[in-house]
Amino acid sequence: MLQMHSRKGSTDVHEFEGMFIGLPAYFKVTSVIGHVFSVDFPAKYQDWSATDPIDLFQAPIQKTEANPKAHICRHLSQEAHGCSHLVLWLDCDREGENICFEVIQCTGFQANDARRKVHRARFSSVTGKDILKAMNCLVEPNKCEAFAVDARQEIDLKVGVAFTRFQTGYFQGKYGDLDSRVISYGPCQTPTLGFCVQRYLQITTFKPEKFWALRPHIMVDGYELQLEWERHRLFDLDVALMFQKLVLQDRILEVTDMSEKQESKGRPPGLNTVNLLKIASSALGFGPQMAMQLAERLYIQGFISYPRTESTAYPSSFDFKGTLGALANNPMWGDYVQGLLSDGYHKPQSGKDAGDHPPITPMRSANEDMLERDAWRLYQYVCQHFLGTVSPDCKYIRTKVEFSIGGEFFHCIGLHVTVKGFTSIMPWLAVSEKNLPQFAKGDKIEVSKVELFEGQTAPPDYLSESELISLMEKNGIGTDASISAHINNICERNYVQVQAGRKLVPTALGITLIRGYQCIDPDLCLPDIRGFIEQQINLVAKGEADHSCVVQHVLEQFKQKYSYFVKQIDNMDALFEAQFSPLADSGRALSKCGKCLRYMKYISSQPSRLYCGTCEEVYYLPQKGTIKLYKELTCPLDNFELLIFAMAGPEGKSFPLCPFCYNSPPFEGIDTLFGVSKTGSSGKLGKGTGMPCFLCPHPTCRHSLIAQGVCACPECNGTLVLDPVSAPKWRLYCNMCNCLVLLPQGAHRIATTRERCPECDSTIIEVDFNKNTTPLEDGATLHSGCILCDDLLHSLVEVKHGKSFFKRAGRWARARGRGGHRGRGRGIGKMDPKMSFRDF
DNA sequence: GCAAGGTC
Repeated sequence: MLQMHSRKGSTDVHEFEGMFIGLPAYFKVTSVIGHVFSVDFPAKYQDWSATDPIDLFQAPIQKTEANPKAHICRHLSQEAHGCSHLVLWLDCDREGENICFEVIQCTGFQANDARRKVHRARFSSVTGKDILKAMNCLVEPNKCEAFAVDARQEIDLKVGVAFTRFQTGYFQGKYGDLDSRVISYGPCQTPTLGFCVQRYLQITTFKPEKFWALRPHIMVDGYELQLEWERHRLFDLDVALMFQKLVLQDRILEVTDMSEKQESKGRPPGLNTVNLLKIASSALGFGPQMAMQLAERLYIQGFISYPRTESTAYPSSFDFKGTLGALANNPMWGDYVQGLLSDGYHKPQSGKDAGDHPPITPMRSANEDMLERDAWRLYQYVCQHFLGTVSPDCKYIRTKVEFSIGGEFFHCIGLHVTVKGFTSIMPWLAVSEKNLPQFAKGDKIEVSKVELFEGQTAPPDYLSESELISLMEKNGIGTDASISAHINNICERNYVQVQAGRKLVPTALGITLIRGYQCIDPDLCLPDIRGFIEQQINLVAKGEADHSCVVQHVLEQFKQKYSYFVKQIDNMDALFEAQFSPLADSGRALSKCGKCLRYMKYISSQPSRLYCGTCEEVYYLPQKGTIKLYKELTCPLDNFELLIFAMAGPEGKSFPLCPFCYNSPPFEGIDTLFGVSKTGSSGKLGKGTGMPCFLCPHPTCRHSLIAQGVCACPECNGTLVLDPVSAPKWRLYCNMCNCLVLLPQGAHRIATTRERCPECDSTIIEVDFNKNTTPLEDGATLHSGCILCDDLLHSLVEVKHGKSFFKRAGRWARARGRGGHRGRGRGIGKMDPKMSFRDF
């Protein structure tokens, strides 16, 4: 029904009977989980090193299921089977409209099919009244709005990924202490960072100035009162001194005017997500990510309404009485609520109606013991805010008394609250009472002291998270649902750090990036960049421009910006050079390079990698773990010294790897054919599953694994590894003596066992044949045999017929029969280019 | 490994 998730975390189906367009009907109701599809590049463009980022601007894109494990598409297709009408109840915003068409696609409904009709329900809150109203005014889904989202997705993807890949490659390949795995760029995250850096630059370039202010003091009714100067402050000491002198010479103040004004402070409008996040950050100390998590949980538990909304206006159908009634017995606010119910609550201030969801309100009463501490604090705020919105405004009287002395004018202000209104439930917003003594026009009072206050202008503080959220909202950066994600993003990429008081302090990396954009193309980090994209796709949404024309037009502009950026990167690099250390000066010597045989340096800062200063090559390593030299062994494929990687955590698994193979896997496209794992049942080398024994040929796994002595060469006891030369003809190869061992072709899985061959004491391996790939007789599935003793294939085939090696009563026995045992090392030969191998 | 947008 909605793009919201049901409580159980599954897309349940509810079924019932009722009336639809005047006829009895059988209804089925189900849901999706946000977008069904997400957009990405085809596999061909996924390899960073093989794709020039500029090609991404013209690359095709494809939609794949956003959450393949949830099988939403299949679910929708199955449930839609046999249905004659499809009613779409997704959020009434642009993204919701786009999801409508994703659902249409999955269900197989056609837009213009008279027999299977598609309807769109427009509603902004889930109340019986609104739902019935929407059901009676069904419309068609808006293709233009959905196309606008398609356009945004394509532009965001291409621009973001192209810049990110280029920057990452360029700077990570040069500096050793950037401390971020990815140097990302995005039309939302980069302007967000831009705001933080802009404030930082204001602070660092700030020049403090001295100023002076006259502050006369008077004694009235035994109290000392300090008066404010009409000139506020002056930046010239001599002039300030002159005024001080004039005032001191006069010594007598005269009350020139008194005024009283009734003023009021309005109750707040309804609470939307952005305001909730701001309060959570500034008053409760929760970051946006955490605030959203807490709010989501409160929503799932039924304590508050849907927490992702832009609207601050309540729908006209909102049931205030019911909501107040739900809180009437609350131990914290029960009395206040009952007061509102009996004295009459106020209609809330009119706010912004974005047409999405009602403001965030309490749905159910809770007390402190029912919730965790942080959840309670957030819930408490939601309740207080809601009660504030239906409370009277705060009213107060503001008194201003004006004085003159020596030709200069001064004043003081008094405040007296007459109606506390909503501030009694939101006390932190209260107007503070300030009493003044009685004055009368024409009163003459002697000054007790005329202070010349010396102050200094101060820079603003770092941008607070709450200020940043305001700036993002004002500039249309992100949505209610994504603002927290963008802030989190720039923290995770190590561009900013959250410091005390939730202030965002940019790091050297964040500052250098923004300064770099500023000197090449300031547009890249200005908030207008998002505005530009929004403005362009608005044309699509309104049906004023063609979707693909707009996409092409915008991408063409960004492509030009990209080319210019690449051309000018030296200017940005000059800033990096001044701030960061080149790879050659980073890290400590760890292992030897297989090309130049000199030590490479291990750079531990993110992303951890090895750098060979002689070859000027970078070899990335697996992240988030520790890396050590592995027994001083070298990889037989490329002579690089092997390393052992241990994943983080006390029980972190470890595996050996070759830094060269890890970066350029020696095999390609054979993952479905051949994977090695001691315990894994899938036959593929799962990350962290089982104990791998041979080089992993999986091109995406990239774990170059080497035999751990379990397959020893019978000639010299060296380690056997998969031979790369002969791929796809699988052979084992000994790096010590160049022995070759033939392996059966078409194996689906090869794994070592704990068994030893009774003939030669070598490790027995198990070979798993997939029926579809095996060249052997039909029905051959799993066989075991010694790879060293005899012709392996014979063993394998004949195991099936019980003729060769076979397992009997748990031990291996030598087979009798055709061929028999042909001596140790048959099937092993010296590495010889002319050597012909048996064709399995 | 990359964007931003849904949502858990």
